[in-house]
Amino acid sequence: MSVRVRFAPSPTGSLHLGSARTALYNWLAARAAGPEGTFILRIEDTDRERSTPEHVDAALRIFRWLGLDWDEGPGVGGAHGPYFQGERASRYAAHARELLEAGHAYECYCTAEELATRREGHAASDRAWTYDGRCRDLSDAEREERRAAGTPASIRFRVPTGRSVTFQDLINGESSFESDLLGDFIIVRSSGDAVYNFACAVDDALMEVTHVIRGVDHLSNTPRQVLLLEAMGRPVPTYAHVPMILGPDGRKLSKRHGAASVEELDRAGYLPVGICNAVALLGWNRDDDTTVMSMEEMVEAFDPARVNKAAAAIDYRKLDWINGQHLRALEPAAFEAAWQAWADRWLDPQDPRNAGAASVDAATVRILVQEKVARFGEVPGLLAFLASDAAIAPEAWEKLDAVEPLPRVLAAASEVVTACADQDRWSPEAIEEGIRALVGSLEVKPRELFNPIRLAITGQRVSPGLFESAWALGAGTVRDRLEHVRTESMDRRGAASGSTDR
RNA sequence: GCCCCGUUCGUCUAGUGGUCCAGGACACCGGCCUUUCACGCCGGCAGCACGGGUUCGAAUCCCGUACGGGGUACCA
Repeated sequence: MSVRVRFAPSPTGSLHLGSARTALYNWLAARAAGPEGTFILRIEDTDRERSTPEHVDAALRIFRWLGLDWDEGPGVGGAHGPYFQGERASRYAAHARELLEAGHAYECYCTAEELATRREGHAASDRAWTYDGRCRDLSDAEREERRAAGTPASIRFRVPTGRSVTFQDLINGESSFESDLLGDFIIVRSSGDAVYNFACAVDDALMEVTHVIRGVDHLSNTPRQVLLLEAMGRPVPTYAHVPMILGPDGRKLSKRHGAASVEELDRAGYLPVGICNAVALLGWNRDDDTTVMSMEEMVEAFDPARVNKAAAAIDYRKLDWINGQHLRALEPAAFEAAWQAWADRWLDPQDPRNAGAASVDAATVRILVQEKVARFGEVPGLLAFLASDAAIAPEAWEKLDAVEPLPRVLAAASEVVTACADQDRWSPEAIEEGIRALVGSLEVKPRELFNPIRLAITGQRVSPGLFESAWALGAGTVRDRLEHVRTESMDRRGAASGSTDR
């Protein structure tokens, strides 16, 4: 079955997580239909202020980055273009004219001010205010008179009275609304611009959209659009109104909650597939025990009819976990490429906090952190010790001071390092072999050996594995740090015992 | 106000009248592994919003209440 879906963002510069999920669901629905599926990207750039070319570019870039490629739309064209609403004005005008001629719409001469006054005068008691129909049944002579007076007219849709408008919604089931509650609504402003509901109906009709997957905030627009489609003699698509995404506190998701947009998650170092996976699970699941899925697996399993009705609160900790799973599953080359791409965009090498991470290549980063982090944003902190001027953290000193055999452990480690380097065996494995042998020869407990060495060379309470860290640092630096801590610790011990004498 | 929608562990969810004294995942707690952290493994805590029905039987069906949300524009 042919599936034509569309996502219609207004390019405001950032993609909200809720929108990202809606876009993803559309994309999944299209891809699930195989060659019969078409994902259309339509840009709602009617807001001249915000719809700058830069914002449009940014929007397209974020879709590409997420992996949501489109079959029709900006840059790829298609048989139903143009795909910018700003370029479709003539189509809206033509359809408005047809509706006017067929009697499905009429000119309205009420001004915005008049309408506001009448609305205020309406008793707020029972029914919601709807257009009072003042211009609905004007005679030709009366219309002529108004026109002569020069009042710019808007165009209203003549909503049929006394019927219920019913449509199919995959998520909410069959939905229906009373047409009498709608009121004749405006489809073309007195300025001549099409109003959203009308533009949307025309576009969906002309683009032959079969399934409209969008946020629930559009649910109450649907009866209007259905009525318009019917009046235009066009088929009514199947709808799927997806629920909202809430912040961790259960309130509407906003910047206040941290990352509310895809850009922010990118900056924080999440993978596209991690974001898609996590966001897809907010309201949908494959079965009762699948959490981590690739894009392909999601395509295979996605079913809009299985999307929940209830809004879901995002849990960033679960996002972290899911992303970590994807990160760990990456092949070496893929991990390195993803890291490099992220670092190129977000890692400012001038920032001293990034000095460690910026000093090594992608392969080294991979060896050091792939098993440890949930997202790339954690890497600079974890690799800070690689900076040439990295210092020992106070907490690290506290632990070092507590290690009784510290001097001989460090001295022995230093010898191992020298030996490895001299024999041209500078690898994590060789270092590990040499250090482990010390447990026996020094007759110390493993934790009395490994931990102090790790603390001495990284200076961090939390760090990558000891052997990999040493390897990445290089023999010279490791020896220097070992020696530095050894002498320093003796001074500290001397000072400490001196003070107890007093 | 009016229209519409929602409500299962802290969070995401499975569940469509008996197989549910409600299953999984994240988080949390405990243990194991262990060079820190993380990973991994094992175990634990914790939930059907409330009140009425219907039924031999209800998380599942109906009604109501509470709470939350969306809409109610010459916004999108």
